[in-house]
Amino acid sequence: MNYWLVKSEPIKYPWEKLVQDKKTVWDGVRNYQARNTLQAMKKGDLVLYYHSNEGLAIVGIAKVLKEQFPDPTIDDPRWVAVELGPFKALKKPITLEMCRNNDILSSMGLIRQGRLSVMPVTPEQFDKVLELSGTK
DNA sequence: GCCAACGTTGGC
DNA sequence: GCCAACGTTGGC
Repeated sequence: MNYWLVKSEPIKYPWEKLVQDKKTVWDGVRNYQARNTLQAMKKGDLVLYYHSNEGLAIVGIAKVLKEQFPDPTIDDPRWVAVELGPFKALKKPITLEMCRNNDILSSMGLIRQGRLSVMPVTPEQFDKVLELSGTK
């Protein structure tokens, strides 16, 4: 099992909407690094769900429902999408600031590469997020 | 709303 | 293949 993190602006698609919808197509990614990460996602992998711009916190855990397929929003085979569903909400959000101040979490792409919207997370980092949020 | 970071584009 | 210009993202 692998772990990942995706960013979403709450104005566009908040965690609560994912919970309501039960599933969503994660499309529109137009960055090769993020695309490569999408392609590596396997069904059943868990994905930390981060709210950017507003909230600035990891608020939930999503699950990969469907592995990569061509992005339906563009007629270009270079870009792919996956399907995500809600897995579990965090009891307490883990803010960007908490990540920055934590030895294990500060090495995440979230901190080091601010503009990346899809990135891998190590099992250690994933565990730490659950532990700090009281979700474990 | 500003600005830093950084990826992409296009001229040479 | 380099690099300047430009666009986008996202924190503040």
